[in-house]
Amino acid sequence: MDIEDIKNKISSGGLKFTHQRMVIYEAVSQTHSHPTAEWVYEQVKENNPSISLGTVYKTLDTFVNAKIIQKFIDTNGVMRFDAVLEAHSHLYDKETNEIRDYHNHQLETLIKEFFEKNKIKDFEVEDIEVVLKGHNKQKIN
Amino acid sequence: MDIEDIKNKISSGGLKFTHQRMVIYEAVSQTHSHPTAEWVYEQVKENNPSISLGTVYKTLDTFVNAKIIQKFIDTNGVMRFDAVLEAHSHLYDKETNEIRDYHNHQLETLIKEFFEKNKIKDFEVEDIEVVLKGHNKQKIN
DNA sequence: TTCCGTACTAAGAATCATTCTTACTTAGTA
DNA sequence: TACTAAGTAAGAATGATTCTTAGTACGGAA
Ligand SMILES: [Mn+2]
Ligand SMILES: [Mn+2]
Ligand SMILES: [Zn+2]
Ligand SMILES: [Zn+2]
Repeated sequence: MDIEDIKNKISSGGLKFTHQRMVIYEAVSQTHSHPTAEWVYEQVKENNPSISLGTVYKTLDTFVNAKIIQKFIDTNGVMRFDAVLEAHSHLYDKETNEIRDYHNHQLETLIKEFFEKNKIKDFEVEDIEVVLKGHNKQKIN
Repeated sequence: MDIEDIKNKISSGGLKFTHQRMVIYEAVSQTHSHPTAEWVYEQVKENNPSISLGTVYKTLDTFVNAKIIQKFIDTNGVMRFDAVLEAHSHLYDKETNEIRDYHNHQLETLIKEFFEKNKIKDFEVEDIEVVLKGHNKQKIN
């Protein structure tokens, strides 16, 4: 994803393009680690020492509202951000707190169809999320 | 659930029976609202004005470790407690932040079987949780 | 070009849920 | 009774997030 792509992504959310938004979106989209605001801040600060943590929080929140990234709360209550917008599940490693993606259309379809057939009384489902907790095998090292 | 049942429940976790543990377990088990520590504190304080919030936190944590209640983090990052130990899903109302139970064996089986057939590479699944976000219809004011 | 209004940003204070520390109390045991 | 370990109250400390305030950048009107 080059500068033009990022520029387009930010504009597509109806947002003005600024340097801070550029580098923050870049940081989030370049990793699959579901970063915290703090991580994004540390990352971005290397080349932009004058950026503030508050700006990182505010910008990430702006991105979430504009629906160009998504956020969720991890098992420790910390906010995590994800530039991947398509439906997918997350694998939580109980030991390391790493969060991996798990993308399986068959599972998505299975669950979606289940809830189409089995409507819940008095509740309208908008999002379905499967959270898988366990631990990674075969860690490198 | 009477005093004897609660006493047995606490003992079954290998814990000493105390008045504080009694009233805290009672408060958690009497509601289906997935209470916060603060809620439990307010509840218990009515008849036990000298109890401290720290004790409520510590006792709830003790219960979780003893596996006589469970806890999870809600979409706002706040701890929620649940005396229901059997596998079940939660319905999050995006507007009111209420959390309702959704218990459906068919869904549980469906998902469990899916992951038995479709092992994830390099990851051992220990817990599976389905989180449903949306909103309650027909609220009684 | 200059001026103005609006959106954006930096810095740090404030908030809130949770954890930690410390000293006191209780219950059980020798 | 005296000793010991576990439990509790009170409040300080922590850490992630939000809020406040003042300064900055930028596009459009004059
Ligand atoms: Mn993801
Ligand atoms: Mn529940
Ligand atoms: Zn998919
Ligand atoms: Zn069941």
